Amino acid sequence: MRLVIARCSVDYAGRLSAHLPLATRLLMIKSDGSLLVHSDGGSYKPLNWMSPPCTIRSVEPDDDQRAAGVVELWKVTQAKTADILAVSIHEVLHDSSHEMGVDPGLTKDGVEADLQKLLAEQIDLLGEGHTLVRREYMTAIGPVDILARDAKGAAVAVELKRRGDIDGVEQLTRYLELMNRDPHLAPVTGVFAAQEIKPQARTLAHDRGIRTLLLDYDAMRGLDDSHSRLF
Amino acid sequence: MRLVIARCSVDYAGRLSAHLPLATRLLMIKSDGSLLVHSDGGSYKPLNWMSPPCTIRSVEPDDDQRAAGVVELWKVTQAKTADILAVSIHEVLHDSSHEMGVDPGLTKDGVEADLQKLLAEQIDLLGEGHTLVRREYMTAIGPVDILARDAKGAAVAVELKRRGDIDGVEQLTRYLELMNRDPHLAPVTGVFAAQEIKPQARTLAHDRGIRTLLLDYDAMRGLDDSHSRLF
DNA sequence: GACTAAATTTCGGTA
DNA sequence: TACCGAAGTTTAGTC
Repeated sequence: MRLVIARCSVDYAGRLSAHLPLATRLLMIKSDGSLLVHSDGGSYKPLNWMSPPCTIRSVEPDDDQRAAGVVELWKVTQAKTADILAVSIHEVLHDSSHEMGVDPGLTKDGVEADLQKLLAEQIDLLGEGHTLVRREYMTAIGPVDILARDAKGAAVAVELKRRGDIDGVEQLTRYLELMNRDPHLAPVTGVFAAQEIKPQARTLAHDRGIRTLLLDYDAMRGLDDSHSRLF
Repeated sequence: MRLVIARCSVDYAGRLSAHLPLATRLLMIKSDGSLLVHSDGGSYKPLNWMSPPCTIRSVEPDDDQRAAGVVELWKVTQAKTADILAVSIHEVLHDSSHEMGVDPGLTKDGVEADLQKLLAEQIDLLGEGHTLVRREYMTAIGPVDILARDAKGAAVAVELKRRGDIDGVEQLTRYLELMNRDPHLAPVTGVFAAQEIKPQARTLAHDRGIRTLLLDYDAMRGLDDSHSRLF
């Protein structure tokens, strides 16, 4: 990885056009040739970038550019999409390279899969007397997160989201339409379960006769001991 | 901005839990206190990060951690969400700080708004004799991108996307349902227009009687002269 | 490989 | 300020 701090301006042409006026920024060149332009603020997203696979060429600035103060000109191209990024460097304040090797990568947990596992184990949260049929119940248009039966034995399809918005309700609606055509299952009712449900999604769900269920992840997980002394 | 290259491991606890095993990485500390952990590959997204506003504290590693090779321990906390990130540093390979000032920011064009403007100007692309009623036609559930009338005067609702997938068809379907209940508008037909339309989205649209229209941005924009000699 | 759904999404606009 | 939709989204998983 090569790190360059430089006063530069940046132009991008590809899926859109974008321009960055002259300022001091960090140019990060990864070993796969990709380039990231970061400012000293904002979020994790670079101001501009070029995704791999791409190639960086350093070309000679022409006389006009030199007169404008450009000492170095980088052209970054992406063969596949024909995108191009041009970095006009006016002054290099820092330049260093570092060997870093391949990263072993991130491991994570606590995402939708865990929520699904917890709800399957605590199926009573759907209402008293509910029983689990199975997780990831396959249908022709994809898997329903959880299929259960209520106290009377009627089928209940559950769509799980971390954040519940309209798309999730649409998804569940498609499943319900299909499943209600299956005489072995019908009538199937729907439950839209999420840690957070947007008002519009709640309204749409109720309009369609779908129940909503707000999930408390911490409570479902119980008082967890996994937080080591690192925190 | 402070740049540190270090052999480190990283633990995150917040909306999820995540762990990065020991490896050499770039730690970027921005002046707003935010921290980015980058590897020497992958895309523009960091392996892990903490968004501002947050605070970084350097704490003394305890005896166990010291025995495990930790020479420095950073704890990054976010007051608002109670997220916490812990960086266990085993070896510092580089450490430098740089003054960069505030960035003037990015200017861009060529996004969906431009596409909408172009289609409104070239409304004939919907079919001969079509006329524009208005862009961003408001309904109770949100604005329809473009409302037009066909040669016979019937209303046509257009949903515009850069990449057309199922969600966009669902969105248009909701608008059409609503608008067709309005006696002043009904009957309203739908057009799903995008630079790229996924097969499943196309199928779903046609099943629902919605026309699809593939847009050629370059052709709509005309042969543009904006590509300067930088590229 | 194509497609779908999730994301610690982030970002910008508007009510 | 909250909510909603777009993004040069990226990423992960499934078919």
